[in-house]
Amino acid sequence: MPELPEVETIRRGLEKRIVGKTIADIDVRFPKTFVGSKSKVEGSKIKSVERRAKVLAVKLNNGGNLLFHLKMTGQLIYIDRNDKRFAGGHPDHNWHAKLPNSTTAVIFNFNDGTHLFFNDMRKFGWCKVLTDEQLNKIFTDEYGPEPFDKNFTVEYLMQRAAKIPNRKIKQFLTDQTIIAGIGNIYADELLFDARISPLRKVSEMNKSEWKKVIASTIKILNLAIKHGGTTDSDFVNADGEKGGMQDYLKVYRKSGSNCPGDCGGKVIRITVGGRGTHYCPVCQQ
DNA sequence: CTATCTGTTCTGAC
DNA sequence: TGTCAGAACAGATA
Repeated sequence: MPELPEVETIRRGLEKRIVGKTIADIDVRFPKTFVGSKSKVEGSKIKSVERRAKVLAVKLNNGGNLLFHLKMTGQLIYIDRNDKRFAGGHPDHNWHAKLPNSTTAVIFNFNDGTHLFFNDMRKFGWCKVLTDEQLNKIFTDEYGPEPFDKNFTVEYLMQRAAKIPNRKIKQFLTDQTIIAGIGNIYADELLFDARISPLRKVSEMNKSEWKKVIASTIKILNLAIKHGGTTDSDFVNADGEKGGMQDYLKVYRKSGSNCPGDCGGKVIRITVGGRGTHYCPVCQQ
């Protein structure tokens, strides 16, 4: 489920809460969700929580790492000794309910009596135990530049686009090997912001349009991070503090409504690369 | 009831 | 090699 802004929001929340803690033991409820040996993790201390693309890496003081991908329905829920919770990921009501529940895949028990629950209804998500070397290789080989990285340039995008000229821009932008962290929601939103049709072939983009794509990507992702991501996918305590980006979405899941750009058109929904895609065919060309 | 949707990504067929 | 359907799975929605 979560894209870059949501994963970043979860990262920041977890960082504040679990860095410095020692993992006493791990309870694996869904074996397919936990890949690797838990004995390589138990007893080690958490050094940092990092993000690359849509994955979270928990770095340990013994040279090991826990790499998480929440996919569509994963949740991470931290619970302190007073049952105060911080949760991120797929929004549903069992955040506030008793844990573990039927969707709980893995439980990390810390030696101070606090816990981290990894829930996943559809079981697409995973947590892998990796060495530093394995982690670095995945981060280097499997993902393109982060949108906030200096290597995310017009020259880079044009060079990648030249090899796949017929690819539609929406599919291009959501390809993690090209750019890290953009998913369905933010691809639609940034293309609206740039006023470019999701159906445009990358070979038919000019330099100033690529510039607009970069500017809109950074603008939209920053806005989403500022608001804590889309949906009520994150909260810090029982009182709320939920993600608020859903109030700022302009086209995603808005089919039928008037174009927010006041061009007189209406937002429609089509399918691009098998994904629901929302845009205004009048002002996005 | 059926059909179709869902924020992800990987695999295998053509 | 590029493109597409389908799979992994469990719901919610119309």
